[in-house]
Amino acid sequence: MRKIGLNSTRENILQFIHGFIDERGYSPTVRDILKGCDISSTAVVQYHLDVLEKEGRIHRDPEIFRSIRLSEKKGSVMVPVLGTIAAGSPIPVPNSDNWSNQAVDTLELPQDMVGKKPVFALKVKGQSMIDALIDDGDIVLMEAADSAANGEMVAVWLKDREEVTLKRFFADKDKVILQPANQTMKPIEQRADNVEIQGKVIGVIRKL
Amino acid sequence: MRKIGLNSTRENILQFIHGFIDERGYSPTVRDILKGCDISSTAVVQYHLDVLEKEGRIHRDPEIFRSIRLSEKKGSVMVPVLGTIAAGSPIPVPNSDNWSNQAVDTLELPQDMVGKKPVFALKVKGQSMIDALIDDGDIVLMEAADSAANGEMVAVWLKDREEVTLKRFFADKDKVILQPANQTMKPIEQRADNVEIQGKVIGVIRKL
DNA sequence: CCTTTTATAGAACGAATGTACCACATTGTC
DNA sequence: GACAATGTGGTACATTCGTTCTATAAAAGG
Repeated sequence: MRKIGLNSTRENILQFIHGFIDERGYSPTVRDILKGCDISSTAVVQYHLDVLEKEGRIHRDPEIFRSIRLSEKKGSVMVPVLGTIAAGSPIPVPNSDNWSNQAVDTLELPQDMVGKKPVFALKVKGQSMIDALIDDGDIVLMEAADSAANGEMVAVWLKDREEVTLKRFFADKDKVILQPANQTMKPIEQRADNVEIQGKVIGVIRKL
Repeated sequence: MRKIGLNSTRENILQFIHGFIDERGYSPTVRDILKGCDISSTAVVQYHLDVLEKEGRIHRDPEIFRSIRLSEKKGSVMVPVLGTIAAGSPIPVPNSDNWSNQAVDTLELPQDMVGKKPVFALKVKGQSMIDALIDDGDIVLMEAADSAANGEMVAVWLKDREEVTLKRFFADKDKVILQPANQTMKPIEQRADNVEIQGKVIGVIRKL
């Protein structure tokens, strides 16, 4: 396994801060983070903290020790964006608790958008999901699942095509009908053992 | 020069810490408390913090800045002990929110001992309540009230005697019967307009 | 009264810590 | 490739801040 892409350290720092506060009840110092994240310079920590604050994900008071506060408001949930989804690339289904570790980004959402169950998000790459009215750059909110009720929007892995798409799901005997959200497009019929449900889509977010 | 009774500063400090954390999201320093409570030496603050920690009302980590944590556990309620009650001294009935300000002590109680309504406590001075089976040093848990149902234990102010006692309350037409908890003692009959209910007793705590 | 406990002051030491500055590596873009 | 944007290292300064020491006053106990 690897750490694809970009800024794992920054997410790591955020994760560490969260854990530190959870454990100790107060914020870590720059040097606490340094040790906790295996960074070898306070400047690096300072740099990432600056970015995190500029992004509004933490708050600090200048020259006040241990003044870092996470901006996870009460009634809000932080949803980890685990990576990107595109046709041809299987979704890296998360395993329980180390989600936020590998998250490349984080979303803050009001509680009512997510249920009680753990939720993750994926950024859509390319127009491959366009038939489900999902454009490039959109973010799909997902809930891990390996089955679905009829009519639910799911991310399915088509074994023969080696492709992932978002479709509305209908079971029909030993077959499965995948209906694009776009009505002008025809549904796809698949054998049940050819489709593998990756998760239920519980929301789509488009930032403009 | 000033300050009436005993240790209002210590309670004041605790109150200040609570407010500070509430406002800023992190603990105050010794010098924050110094300024916030009009104390003129860090040693004084240090002294009171030591006591508070020894009493288990706060937690600190040595040599770590802003590491004060309040030990108000979830599911517990902090009940202010407003003062002492003794025959002859009227109860200082609290007005809403500035209770904890004038509190001389604080009790931590499990939630089920108190209802949803605000509750305060009084320390009993002397044996004047002995006929209600309440000894010197006991603590009575009270809920502010100006009326009571028959059979409830209340703190009543007898106007003519200028005296406060704890008795079981029974209304009888325009008269009121005050029955000591101790059955061997005779009930007192009073005219209704002579008694003034200060609060209902909802519990007694005896520390041995 | 005298002694002990509790509370308040003032000052200072030294460690903890936010911050700034500089150099360098990596990556992305045109 | 060249240049900018981004991420990493190293170091050092100036405060911030916990802690300790000593002295004095006020209250409590006997």
